[in-house]
Amino acid sequence: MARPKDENKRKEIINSAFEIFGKKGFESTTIKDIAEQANVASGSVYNYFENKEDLFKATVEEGWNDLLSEMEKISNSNEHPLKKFENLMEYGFQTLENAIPLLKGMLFKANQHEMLHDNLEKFYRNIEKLLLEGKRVGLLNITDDPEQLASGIKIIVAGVLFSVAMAKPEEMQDEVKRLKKAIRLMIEERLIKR
Amino acid sequence: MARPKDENKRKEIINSAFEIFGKKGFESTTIKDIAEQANVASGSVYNYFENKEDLFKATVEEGWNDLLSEMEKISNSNEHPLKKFENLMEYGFQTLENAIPLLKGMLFKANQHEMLHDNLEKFYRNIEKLLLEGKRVGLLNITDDPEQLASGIKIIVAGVLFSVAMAKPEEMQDEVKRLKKAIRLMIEERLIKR
Amino acid sequence: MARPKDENKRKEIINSAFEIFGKKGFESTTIKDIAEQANVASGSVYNYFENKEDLFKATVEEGWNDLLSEMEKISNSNEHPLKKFENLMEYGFQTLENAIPLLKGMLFKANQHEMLHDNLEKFYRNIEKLLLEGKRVGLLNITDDPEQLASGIKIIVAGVLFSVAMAKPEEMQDEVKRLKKAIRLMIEERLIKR
Amino acid sequence: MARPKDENKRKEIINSAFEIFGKKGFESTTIKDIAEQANVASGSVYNYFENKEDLFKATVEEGWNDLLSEMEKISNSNEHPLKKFENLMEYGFQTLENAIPLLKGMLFKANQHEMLHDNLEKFYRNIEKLLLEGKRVGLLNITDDPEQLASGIKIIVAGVLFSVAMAKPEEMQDEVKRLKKAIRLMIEERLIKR
DNA sequence: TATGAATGAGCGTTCATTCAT
DNA sequence: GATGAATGAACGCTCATTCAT
Repeated sequence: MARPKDENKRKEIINSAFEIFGKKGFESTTIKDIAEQANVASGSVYNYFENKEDLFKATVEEGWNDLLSEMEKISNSNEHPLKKFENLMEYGFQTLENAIPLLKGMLFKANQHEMLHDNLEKFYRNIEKLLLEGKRVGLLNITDDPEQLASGIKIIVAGVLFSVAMAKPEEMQDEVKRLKKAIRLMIEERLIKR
Repeated sequence: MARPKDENKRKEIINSAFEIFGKKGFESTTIKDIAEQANVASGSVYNYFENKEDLFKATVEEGWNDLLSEMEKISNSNEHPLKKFENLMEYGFQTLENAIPLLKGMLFKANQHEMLHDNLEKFYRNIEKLLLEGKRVGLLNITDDPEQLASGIKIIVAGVLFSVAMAKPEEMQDEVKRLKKAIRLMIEERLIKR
Repeated sequence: MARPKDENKRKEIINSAFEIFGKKGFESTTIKDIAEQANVASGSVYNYFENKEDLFKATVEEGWNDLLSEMEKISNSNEHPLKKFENLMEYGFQTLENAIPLLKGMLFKANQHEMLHDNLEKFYRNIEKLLLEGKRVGLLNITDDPEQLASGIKIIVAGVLFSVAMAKPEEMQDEVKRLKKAIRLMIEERLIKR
Repeated sequence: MARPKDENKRKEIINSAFEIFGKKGFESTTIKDIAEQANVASGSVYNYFENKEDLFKATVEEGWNDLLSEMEKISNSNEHPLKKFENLMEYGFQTLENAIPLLKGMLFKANQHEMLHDNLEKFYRNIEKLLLEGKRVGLLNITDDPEQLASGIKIIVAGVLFSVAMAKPEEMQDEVKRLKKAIRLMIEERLIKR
C-alpha cells in the first residue's frame, strides 16, 4: 500500500556508491555524496543498507558478481578457444575501467581483503581454464608445471589490472591499446603453428 | 617556513607516518597516532609539515627516493648484469613489504596520482635499463620493439607489485618465493646460451 | 480531526505506548517501537494522534484516569472504612508497578509537570478523604490541622511511590511487603481502641 | 607548556551538566547545550569526559559525594543531637533544590539505578544513625524493630525528596516550609519529655 | 484509512588545525 | 621550538514526520 521499496533506487544507490567509492575510497566517501548522486535523501540509504560498511560490501559484491558471471558466460560459450580469449579480453578491458575502482576500494579495507583475494583467485582461475583448454586442443604451448602456470597468469593478469588502475585518465585509451597489444603478442608467442 | 633545525625529529615523524599511513591509509590515520609513535606532541608535527596532506606527500616522496636511489646504486655497480638483476630482485622484494603500503596509500589521493605514476615509471625504466644492458652484452634475447619491451616490463613488474600487495600476510613468504621463482624462469627463458 | 472510528486500534496503540514509554522513557521510545508492538504501521499512529507528544499525553492521561477512577470506586463503596483502606492499598500497590513508569515518564516533560502535579493531588485527596472518614466515624486518631494532615499524607504516599519506583526489580516483592507492613503499622498507631 | 588542563573548566562543565541534565533529563540534553552553558566548544567536553554517559556519571557522582560528605560532617559534629538534626534538615532542604535534578536524572538510566539505589541507602543510613543516637541518649522514643525503623525512615525521607521534586517551582518555597514543619512535628511527637 | 518508503534535521563524536602557555 | 587544550566543521546514523500509493 505504501510506496513499494524501489529496486531501481537500490540499484541507483549501488551505482552511485560504486562510482564514488571507486573515485575517493571508503573513508573519503560520505553517505551524503552517494545519496546526492543517487538523487536520494541521505537517510534513504539506510532503507536499503544497514550502514556504510554494508553498502560498501554490497557494492563490491555486486561488481564482482557481474564481472565473474560474465566471464563465466564467455568461457562456457561454444566458440573457438582463441575467439573466446579475444572476447574475454575485450570484455575484460571494457569493464576494467569501471571495475578498477572496486579493486582500489578494497585495498584498504582489511576485512575485505579476503573477499578481494578470493575474487581475484576466481578471476585468475577463469583465465587459466581458458589457457588450459587452448593447450588441450593443441593450440597453445604452455608449461606443464601447474604452479608455474598459476604464477605466470597471476603476474600478468595482476599486472594488467594494476597498470590500468595506475593509468592517468587521459592516457587510459592509449594504455589499454598498448596492454592489449602486449597480451596478444604473449599469446602469439605461445601459439603452436601447424 | 625554513626547514627546522631538528632533522632527527623530522625523520622520526616521517618514519612514524610511513608506518601508520601504510597500515591504516591516509584517512584513517590521525596526526595524533603519528605524533605519539614519534614521541612528539601532535602540535609539533605542524612545526615540520604544513598539514596532514603535506606530511603524507613528504613521507611518500622520501620512501620513493630511498627505493629508487638504492635501485640506481645497484644498477650502476660494476657487477655482472645477471648478478645485478639478482641483487635488484632481492632488494626489491625485501623492501616491497614495506613499500607496498605506500602504493596503496597513494591510490586514492587523486592529487598524488601523478607522483605515483611518475615514480612507477622511474621504477620501470630502471628495470628496463638493466635488461637492455643484458641484451647489449649478449646475455638476453629481448625484443627490439621498445614499446613492446616497455609494456612487457610494466605488466610483469606491476603484476609482481600487485600480487605482493594482495597476498595475505600469512602467505606472504610463500607468495614471494613463488613470484621470485616465476621471474627467474622468465629470465632464463630469455637467456642466450653460448 | 475527529476521533477515528477504530477505537480498538487506538487503545492498542495507547497500551503499547504505556508499556514502552514506561520501560524506556519518552525520548528513548520510538514511534516504530510502539507501532510494531501495536501491530500497526508507524504512519498509522499519526491517524490517531497528532504527534509523539500528543500520544504521550494521551497515554498518561488514560493511565491516571484509570487509576483515579478505580480509587474513587473503592472509596465510594459501602465497605467498612478500614476495609476500604485495605482495598485501596491492595489495589494501589498492585497497580503501582505498572503505574510507576508513568510517574517517571512525566518527570522530565516540563509541560507535563502540571498534569502530574494535579493528578498526584487528586491521588492524595483520595487518601485524605478516606482518612477523614475514618476519623469521622471514630476509628482514627488524626490531627485536626488540615495542613498538617495534608503534609503527612503527601510525605507518606509520595514516599511509598518513590520507594517502589526505586526498588530493584528483584527486590520489588520484598520491598512492597515491607512498605505495606509499615503503612499498616502507621494506621494501627492511630487506631482508636474501644 | 601548553595551556594546562583547567580544573575550573571541568567543574564548569560539570555544573552546567548538573543543571541541564536535571532540567531536561539525559536523553533530551545535548552536549552542545552543556558546552554552550559552560562557555566551551562542544568538542572540549571530550577533553574532560569520555562521552555523554561518562559525563553524566561524573556529574551524578560528584553531586552525591558533595551531599553525602556534607551530611557526614554534620552527623559527626559535636553538637547536640537535636541540633544536628536541625542542621541536617536545614542543609538537606537547602541543597535539595539543587540535588533533586540528580534524582530525576538518574531515574531513567537503568545502568545508573544501582548507583542511585546505593546512594539513597547511604542517605537513609545517615538519618538513621542520627535518630538512633537520639534514642541512645534518651531523647527520642523510637521503635526497637530495626526493619520498622528503616521502612519508616525510607518512606518519610523518600516522601520528602519526591515531594520537593514534584513541587512547581513557584510553590517551592511554600512547599519546603510545609515539609519542614511536618518533619519537625514528627520529631516532636517522638520527643521524650523530662 | 493504512502503509512504510522517503525525508532531513539534529544528534554524539572525531580530529585537523590553532594558539596560549 | 614544543606542548596539548581548545576549537568547530563534518561525519555516520537515527527517527519523527510526511506523503505517494
